[in-house]
Amino acid sequence: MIQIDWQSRVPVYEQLMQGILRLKNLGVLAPDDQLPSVRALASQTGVNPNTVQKAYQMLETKGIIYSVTGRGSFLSAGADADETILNEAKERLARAAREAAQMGLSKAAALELLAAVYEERGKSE
Amino acid sequence: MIQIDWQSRVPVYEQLMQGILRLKNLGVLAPDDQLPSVRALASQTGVNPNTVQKAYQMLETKGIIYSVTGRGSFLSAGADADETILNEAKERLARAAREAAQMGLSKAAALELLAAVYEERGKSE
Amino acid sequence: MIQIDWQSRVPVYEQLMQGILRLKNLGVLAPDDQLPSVRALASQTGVNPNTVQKAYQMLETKGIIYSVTGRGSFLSAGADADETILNEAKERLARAAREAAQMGLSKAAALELLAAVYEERGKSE
Amino acid sequence: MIQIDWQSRVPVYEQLMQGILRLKNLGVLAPDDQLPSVRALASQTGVNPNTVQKAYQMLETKGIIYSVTGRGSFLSAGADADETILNEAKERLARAAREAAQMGLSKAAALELLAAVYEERGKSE
DNA sequence: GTGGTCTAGACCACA
DNA sequence: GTGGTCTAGACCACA
Repeated sequence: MIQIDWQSRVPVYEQLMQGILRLKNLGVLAPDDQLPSVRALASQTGVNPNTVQKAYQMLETKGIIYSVTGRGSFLSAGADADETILNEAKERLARAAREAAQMGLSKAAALELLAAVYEERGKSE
Repeated sequence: MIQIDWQSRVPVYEQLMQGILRLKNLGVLAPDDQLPSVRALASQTGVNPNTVQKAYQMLETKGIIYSVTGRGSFLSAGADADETILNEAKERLARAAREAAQMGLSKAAALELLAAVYEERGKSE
Repeated sequence: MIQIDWQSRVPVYEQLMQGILRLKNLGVLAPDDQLPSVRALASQTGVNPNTVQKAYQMLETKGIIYSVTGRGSFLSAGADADETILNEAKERLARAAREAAQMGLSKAAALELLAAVYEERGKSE
Repeated sequence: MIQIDWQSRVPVYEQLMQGILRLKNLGVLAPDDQLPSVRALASQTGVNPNTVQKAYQMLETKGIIYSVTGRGSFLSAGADADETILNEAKERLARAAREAAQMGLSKAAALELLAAVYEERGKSE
């Protein structure tokens, strides 16, 4: 189930993309599994169909899913896409770490914060 | 010297704020030191004066700098003045870590990446 | 055997049409030979019967096949029946060439690429 | 100047993308040159701003341009992007050639068609 | 002014 | 029903 946080600064279409990626990483969605249709996910989440469409299309550009007109959208098989995504996530993490360090965050504090994030994950899933 | 990355998604005014905080953390700027004038910093960085003005105003709101009419802007003394900024940086780091974890980054890999970031800092500055 | 590429942007009904024309051009299907029934071809390829029906109807409109009620569909005799199809293919090829040229593909490189395509065909069939 | 062919089956946003790429390849647009604003290009071509936005965003995804909120959109410097685009164009050309060959287009006819395309280009530009 | 996001709603090809 | 394109129009952050 994909939850939209309407208060978040993160664009809705990005939340949708992350939601799909999460379901993939959790194994809920397997390669070649069909995704909910654009309209179905839209009404399910309360998001406008155009916004869901945008999310799906960006996922397709990234090679995470593929869409066939008249048939639906499906999860791609390729592991390549995953690696690209992971690398992007690592890049963003490194950049955030560099900025935080520049703002005066000590190494110890940074490591502690990271540990806390993984701790909270362990509990929720 | 403050460098603006024009291709970055980080707003220019935020880059300016971070730049000044960096100079502070590096000790280049000491409490009560005078900052460059809005115009000077603008022409130096190629940024629109309005944008520099906005950065200075936000720094002042946060208590990191203070301005004296007719004289200019100066660095505040308070050591904990930039707490909000630090908190924002931590927030961003935590979010990036959560996303990376969701994309499959292991805790060990995350810690290693963080260590590498601090390592590289130690060398360059 | 007709293969459907489900990931292709080319509509399934068009792939079916091309597949039948290919069998004709290869001599696998001779004039007045009977084509597989809509149902047979559908289950064989995994395509929806409606879609096979559409392909057969368009082939009939173009005079490439003819159907006899109660008996089935047969390949037409006319050698130039598929002229429209050929023209469409030429049109697509010309458009692709124009676009490639615009993206900087030299004439020599284009001719070489074309030669390579025909070369590879000579070997495989 | 970018012309939209409203009769064409090619989506408007793709025509816009091709138009920008053409201007780049012709040297009309140089690296770091500013593109017309979304709204300007929209009113100039009679296209809806959203559609122009879509074209710009896809060009940014492909690394052809970069956009900075509040400042505008600019042509990227990288030659990498060009190569990717060229390769895609070559792929499409090869696929079109294969299909045409399968439809019975002789090698001689294909080469002639290609020559004609380059001939017509020589005249118009 | 400049790009970016989102909704509402229409229309099309395809299955 | 399913994805894809497009218009119209609103609203936001940023420069």
